[in-house]
Amino acid sequence: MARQARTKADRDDRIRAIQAAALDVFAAKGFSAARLDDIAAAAGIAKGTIYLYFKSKDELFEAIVKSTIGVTLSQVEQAVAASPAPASQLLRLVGQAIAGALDDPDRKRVVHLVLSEGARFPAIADFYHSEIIARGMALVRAIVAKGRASGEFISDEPARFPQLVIAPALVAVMWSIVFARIEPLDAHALIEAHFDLLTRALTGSSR
Amino acid sequence: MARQARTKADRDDRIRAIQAAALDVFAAKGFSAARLDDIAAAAGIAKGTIYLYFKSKDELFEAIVKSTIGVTLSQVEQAVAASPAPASQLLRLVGQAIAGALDDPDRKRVVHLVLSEGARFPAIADFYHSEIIARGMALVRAIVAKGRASGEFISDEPARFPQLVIAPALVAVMWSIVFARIEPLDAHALIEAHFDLLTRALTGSSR
Amino acid sequence: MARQARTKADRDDRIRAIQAAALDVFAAKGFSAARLDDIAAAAGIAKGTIYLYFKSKDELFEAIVKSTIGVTLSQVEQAVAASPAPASQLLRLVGQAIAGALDDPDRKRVVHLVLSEGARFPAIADFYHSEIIARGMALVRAIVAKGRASGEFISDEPARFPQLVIAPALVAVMWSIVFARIEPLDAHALIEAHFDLLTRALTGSSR
Amino acid sequence: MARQARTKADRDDRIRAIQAAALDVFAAKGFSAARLDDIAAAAGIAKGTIYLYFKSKDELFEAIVKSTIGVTLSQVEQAVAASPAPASQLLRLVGQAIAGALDDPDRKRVVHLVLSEGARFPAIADFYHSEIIARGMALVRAIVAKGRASGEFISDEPARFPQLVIAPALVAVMWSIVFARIEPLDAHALIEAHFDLLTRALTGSSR
DNA sequence: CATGAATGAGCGTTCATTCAT
DNA sequence: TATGAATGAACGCTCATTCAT
Repeated sequence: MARQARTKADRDDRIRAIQAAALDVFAAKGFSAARLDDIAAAAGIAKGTIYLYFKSKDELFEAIVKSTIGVTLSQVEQAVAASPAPASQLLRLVGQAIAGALDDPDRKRVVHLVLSEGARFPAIADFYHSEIIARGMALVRAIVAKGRASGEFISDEPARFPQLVIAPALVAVMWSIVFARIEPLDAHALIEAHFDLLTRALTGSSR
Repeated sequence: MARQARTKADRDDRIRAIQAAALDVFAAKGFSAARLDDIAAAAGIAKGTIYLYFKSKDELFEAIVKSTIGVTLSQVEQAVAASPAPASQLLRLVGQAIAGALDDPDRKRVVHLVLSEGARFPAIADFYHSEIIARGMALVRAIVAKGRASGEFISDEPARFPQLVIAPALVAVMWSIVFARIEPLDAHALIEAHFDLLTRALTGSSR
Repeated sequence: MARQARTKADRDDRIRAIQAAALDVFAAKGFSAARLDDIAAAAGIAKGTIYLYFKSKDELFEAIVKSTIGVTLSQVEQAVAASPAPASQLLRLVGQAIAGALDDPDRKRVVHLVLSEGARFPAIADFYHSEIIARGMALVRAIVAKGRASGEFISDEPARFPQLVIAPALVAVMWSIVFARIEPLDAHALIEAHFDLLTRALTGSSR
Repeated sequence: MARQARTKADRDDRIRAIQAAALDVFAAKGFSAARLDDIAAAAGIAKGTIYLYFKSKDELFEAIVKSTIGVTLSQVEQAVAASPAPASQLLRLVGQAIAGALDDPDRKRVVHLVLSEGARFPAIADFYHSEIIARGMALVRAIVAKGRASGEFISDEPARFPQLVIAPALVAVMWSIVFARIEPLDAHALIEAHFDLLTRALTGSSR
């Protein structure tokens, strides 16, 4: 029998362990094909124990997504707000934050799961949209507005379509999960090349 | 009893009907949660009939992906090879082809399925990589080489990372399936904006 | 399309072909696990064609048993009735008839099927009992009665239990199907040894 | 919900209950036609529970055969080894052991199943041959050798074909399952008559 | 709190039988 | 008559969830 979780901290540890195991299994098999037996085994607990912490497989899945977001975004938001740097630098900062986040394999898995299963989990799509997408888009728009105001940026496509800024990061995630086996991809170099292009397009510089 | 498929043409019709129904169900539920009962019902046939045309659920899934590719790419390849237009126009041609292809909801669903389930279906990932990805990347590289040779392009990021060219299309697909309900996205405008940026970045023009 | 059976003789040929194929498959798989697809394939016809000649799988099975009995028994009955030989010779004659019959692999298979499946096919058990068992037992009893009347036999166990006379033949059948792979058995030698013993036991001879 | 099997003993009870139920159903329907639903119902448990104790229907079947052998044979082996009785008495001892064993309807069913399905279950045929057949044959041969050495036996057919000694027991089993409904058979009397004949044949006595 | 045995609805696949051609 | 496509009821096996211990 696994050690009992008596204190709040024990309880949180246990929840984290289950979620970590579940993320492994969900990422490997997809939500539907993932088996609670495997999750329990990976977490080193009995299957029934999962139900002491999560009402159902669905809820476990949603909890994973919600708790694997991390604090990255607010850090970037603050950095951008505080920085006197030119807008193109701020944009690159966002890019670096994303690239950095995606070095964490768990975050990659979560993004892949959200995009793969999100259509069947409205709660997850809603959550991800409001916590990540909408905030990221607002951030991009703020930076572009700043660049436009200062005359640094000669156009505003990324304000109308902030998705353009993070699109390569998405591609990097999906590629790493689906095609890396066939043809590896250097995500950092990809993202750097993207911001090089983006900067040139937005500032009109010819270098 | 559904009309019997006696001729080769009947047979192909039946196969198409099953695949169409299956694509609906796979797209709605994901591979694993899709039920053959539902596919049969959607196709208006009995469950056993599916097995007259496909050996297994897996094979049905793979057949769908392989047959939903269409001929789009070779048309574009020929157009690009034949055209005397500047490289930036050719790049935009590729973009329009992609945008056009994604107007077909079935193609969108297939792309989403490939990216969602590809990790569990090596055959599908391999097929998609060799038939679509690799060819698309070669096409982009050829265009960039032409643009570089003529002096039209001032850099070659998209030759090193052709993924950058199609990244927004991918985002459009995933967005339409996962987030469109929350916040619609004009895929054509997105892709147009992308190629505007890309053209400016590559040609160094300031317009 | 297989040639059509227009005449009565054609029809009988077709029936025989189906039964021969069915016996192969039933013997290999058992009644329940035998597939009509396999039988049809083995007979070189389409599955539906079987139903033109037999109402159901059950009926096909019963027909096989009923038609694979052959005429062996009545020949032996006549030979025994006509022969002036001593009873022990007649008994041995029965033994040789049995041994000869079991050289035909089809007869062996039928015996095995009757004993394996007979409990689930009362019609088959009834038929086999009345056509083979009861007649064989009557034959044995008649021979023993003759041997007793003439003073040749000193006891009448085989009259009370005619099963004792054919028991080794049965064992030979089951052995050849179940254990021959592991340890072969010479059925003819076995049966000869049996009748040697039997003769000695019944006649009291010490040779 | 059936009482949970927590201890090893509970577990063994449960296994025995499942095997007992399964033997009933296998014997009634044959392996292939037996349904796990029926077995579960007969055992008073849910279908899924069977799979907590057996990996598959095949394995359940093999387990039944392997565990229904019992210890009869080694008891007889010891009795024969220890006894100073004449060989004909020892042979009769073997006969009585067999007759006694077949008073147990479960053993009869298992023998019938082994002979009916053994050709499709090499593991079962192998097991049965090595655990029962080979040992029984060795036992018979040892007894005959003793009878020959002491001059008690005047011939050695049962050493060459030990199958002759147990053949009537086999017939009794098959008969009781296939034909008893039509014509009952006193297995004990049959076997006694057999050993009377056998003794007379082997010892040359005229009584 | 933790366990893991038990459940039973569900699913992919099969196959005897039917029927349109 | 012959075909083989179509059917749909099973069946073996799985697994999310429950619950006795």
